Amino acid sequence: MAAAVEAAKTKTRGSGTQKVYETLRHEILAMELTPGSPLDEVRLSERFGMSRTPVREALLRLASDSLVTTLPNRNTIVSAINFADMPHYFEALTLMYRISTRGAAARAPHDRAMMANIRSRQDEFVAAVEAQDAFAMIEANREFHVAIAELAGNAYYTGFFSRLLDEGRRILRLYYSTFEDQLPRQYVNEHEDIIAAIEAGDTERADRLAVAHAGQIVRQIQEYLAREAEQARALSLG
Amino acid sequence: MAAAVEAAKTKTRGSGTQKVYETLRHEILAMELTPGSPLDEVRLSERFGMSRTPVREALLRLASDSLVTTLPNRNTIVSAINFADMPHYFEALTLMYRISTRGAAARAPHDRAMMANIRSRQDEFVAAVEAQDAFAMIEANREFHVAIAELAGNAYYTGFFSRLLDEGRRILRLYYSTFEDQLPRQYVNEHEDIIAAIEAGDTERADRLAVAHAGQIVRQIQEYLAREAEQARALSLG
DNA sequence: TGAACACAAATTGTCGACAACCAGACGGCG
DNA sequence: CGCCGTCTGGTTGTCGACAATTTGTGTTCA
Repeated sequence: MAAAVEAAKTKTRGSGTQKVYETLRHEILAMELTPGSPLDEVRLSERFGMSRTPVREALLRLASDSLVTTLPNRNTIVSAINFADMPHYFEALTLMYRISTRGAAARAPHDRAMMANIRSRQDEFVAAVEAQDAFAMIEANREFHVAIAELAGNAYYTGFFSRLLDEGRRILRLYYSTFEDQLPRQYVNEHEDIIAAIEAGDTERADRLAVAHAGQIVRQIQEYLAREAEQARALSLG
Repeated sequence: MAAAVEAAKTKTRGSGTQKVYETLRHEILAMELTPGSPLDEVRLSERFGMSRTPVREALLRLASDSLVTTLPNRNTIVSAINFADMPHYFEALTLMYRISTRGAAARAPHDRAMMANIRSRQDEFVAAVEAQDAFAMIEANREFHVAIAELAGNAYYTGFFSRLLDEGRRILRLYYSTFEDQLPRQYVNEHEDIIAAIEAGDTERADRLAVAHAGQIVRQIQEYLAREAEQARALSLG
């Protein structure tokens, strides 16, 4: 306890909220805090060695990201994963894959600097795959696609896309945890193809690859969900 | 001052933040608070007759809507209107017009109840036009298109679209204020055509009308901005 | 005259405390 | 036995005060 307080002492002024926000966000996205878990303000303030105020502000930010749900005058809980809206999610995700990849291909010839950024994100993804680190894979995958969106250059699309990718991280986390060993090298290859198409400025090919890539992911996750549902039903029938 | 306190007394518990949030949001969107205006926490708390805490939480929510910008350890100001990104904004807006209108046309035959909602929003828009109330027009226009997006049924699209429409409200406010008398009856007619296409379930026609409607608005605003820029330059050369 | 330093005013970030409110337990009544 | 009201424990919403930080001003020195 005293150590935590002293460690916090070194932190600069405005970073109390930031620290709590990032930590909780990480724990929620990594599914260390399962959906429905109660988040008690006083317990969190004790854990982080600070007052309730910065904790409260962090929870507000998480609520605006819809990562937690605030029950008025009661506690706040980790938001549930919305399985019912999954088809709509996939639809929106696919659209943003296409928009960002097309846009990036159109602008690649004019901005080589950002291509390097995309490539390094892909390198991180490859490293995560080789290290068999599911969380790092998801993180790098997100950064890879956000980098493509940033090259496309439309901040409104980038913001929406980022939000979508974050919302999907928990599902991906569930899904990735099912094949820790059987590595998704196919995603690596598809990423490489997308990079090549963007670099060549071939918008049509980039678009087709984005559709294929999105379809691939959507299919995998849907099959995973179907398996889960089947398993749950088998269990309930005992 | 005392009257304000007594009026606040009647309010229920959790509504302090809500009240500040809604009031400031309205004033910012109506351009009563011009971009760059400083928002002082203590002055706001005096004005609303409450402590700094609920004011602070309201400002946090406004910041996550990117309606205000928080300068760390300094004050927070009303966010500037991003004229540089305007083309990207129009691009995203046009896309969402199309997506939502198409989606609504596809689902209209299966959900007649929501058609009534769209129609009543249009009625409100007509009423606002006849009353020559610019703010009400913008509000009703937003609700009209959000209702269409809700009929389309994809919550992810609806959320993004709502946000876009809100971000554009201040520009529309500037633009609408230039023709308080010369009423945009054309928008009313275009809305009617869109309703008809949706009701008929004709996705292709709905899409074409959405493109035309978006193009119309974008063109009007761009011409307005060009006029403004020209005027500003003439003045500076004065 | 100009720059650098120190000081002062104002604003935010954080804290601990109190009151309102909800959930659940307990007991009384029909 | 079941339903309703009360009470209690615990959590949040709000408050006023303090401390840290920044901006701007004024002063001093080269």
